[in-house]
Amino acid sequence: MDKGGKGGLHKSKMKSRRTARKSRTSKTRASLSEAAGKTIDLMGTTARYKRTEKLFNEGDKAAYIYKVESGCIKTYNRLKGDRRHIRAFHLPGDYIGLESHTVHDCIADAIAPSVVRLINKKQLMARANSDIALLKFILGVTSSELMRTRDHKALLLKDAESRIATFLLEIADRDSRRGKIGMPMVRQEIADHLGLTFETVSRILWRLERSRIIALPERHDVVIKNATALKRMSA
Amino acid sequence: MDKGGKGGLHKSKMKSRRTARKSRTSKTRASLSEAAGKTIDLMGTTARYKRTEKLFNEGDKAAYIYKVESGCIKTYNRLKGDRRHIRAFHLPGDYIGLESHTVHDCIADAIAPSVVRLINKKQLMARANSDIALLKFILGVTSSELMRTRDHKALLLKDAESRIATFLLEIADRDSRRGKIGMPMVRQEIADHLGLTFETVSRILWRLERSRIIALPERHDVVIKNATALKRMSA
DNA sequence: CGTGTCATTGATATGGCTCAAGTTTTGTGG
DNA sequence: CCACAAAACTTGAGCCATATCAATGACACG
Repeated sequence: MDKGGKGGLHKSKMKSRRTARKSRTSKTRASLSEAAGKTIDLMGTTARYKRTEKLFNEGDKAAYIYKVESGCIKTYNRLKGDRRHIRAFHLPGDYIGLESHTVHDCIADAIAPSVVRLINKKQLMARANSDIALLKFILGVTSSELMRTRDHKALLLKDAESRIATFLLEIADRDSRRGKIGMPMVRQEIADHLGLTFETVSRILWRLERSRIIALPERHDVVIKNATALKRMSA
Repeated sequence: MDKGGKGGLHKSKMKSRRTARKSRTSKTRASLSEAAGKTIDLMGTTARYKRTEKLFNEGDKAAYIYKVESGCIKTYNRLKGDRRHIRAFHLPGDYIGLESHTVHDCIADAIAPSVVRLINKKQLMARANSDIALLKFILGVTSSELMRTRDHKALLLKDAESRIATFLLEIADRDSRRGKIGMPMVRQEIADHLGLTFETVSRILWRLERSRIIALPERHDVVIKNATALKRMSA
């Protein structure tokens, strides 16, 4: 796993090219101040990351906050025995590292080719010191993140089937496309996110497919054929 | 379980008596703006709650934020099959409900006789609209809460022994008393907090006692006799 | 001093993990 | 574009940690 990206912190990979067109604001974010969001968007520069490339490592000084513009980023921690805990898969519109720390407390890798906006944290926080709207925006994002984390914690108390049903409904909800749902992460990553093994993930996905609740036309695509059943299982 | 407190929302139990003397500021909170904290403390009124009494129910309009001044409050959700998930045990100095919701997304009960400060949320938020220091304080508390929630999520990926070791170290860290650590919650509540059954909690506590790592002189007191061993197990 | 709650302890069941092949897909260099 | 290696995935069998079921013991309180 993780071949290549040894300790390679971002070199001089900044480009000022404006690549904001694909930015999709999620439902949760939509309720937050749009103006303050724009303030943030205008501040940074964008960078491209290849699959498996690191945005930052655990312990790195947290100099930037990151906004995903396209692709998918995972944030995770290493655990005992080459196990990992994936906190979240970040899709376009998501912010990473907005909660105040001086040092990153997790690792962030691109799991698909991604464009990310980097905003200087010191600069942003200085601005927030006199910009109430911006500060409220940051509070809003942090608050949403707290809720998401609570939901994910609750998920870890359910059985394997419920976890996967919940996960599928969540990615379906976040993916704009109708019909096929993009699932850019591999089985091992789903497992690390849900606190399961990849064998269990594989077995349960197969079980769901056999019972016609989902279809798996491609490794990275799911079709939800019976959302009602999935919702029932996820409870 | 939960005999008595049917749906009894707080009646007219406000008293303006100042009961702040026992308030203890935890380490995490200490780094946050003291002035803004005082602003909050001056705003509310205090109320007393008996053991098992409800502060609020899931679905209640979130009219107040709560600051624990003495005692211990649990916040939790009901799950399928009369199971519950206890989010946190709140000790003196902790804030409850500061993250913005219009409706409470959990239940809060006193697990020991407690004094709690109630601050009108609308009033507080109105004030925060023009008080940057207060807003930053709220962001700080929310941010700490996010970190705590992340830590607790990570805990749920460990095995039963690690969870209990981590839990014991955490309550030891939060309890000021030297030696004996107060553990006001019953076994079932520890289990509901750690995602275990009370039988497993009981068995593991006994195992730790047998191996001289802890002592359990009373049902609600623990003595940590070998913190090093506990720390090793908690990893 | 009896009744209910909480805790301890034992016996058994089981969901998901581990280990082990074998298969399919993806990526890479020629 | 093909061949080959590596990575990802599927499937099976057995096992283990923790849940579940069950019985008993110890307080605490009216």
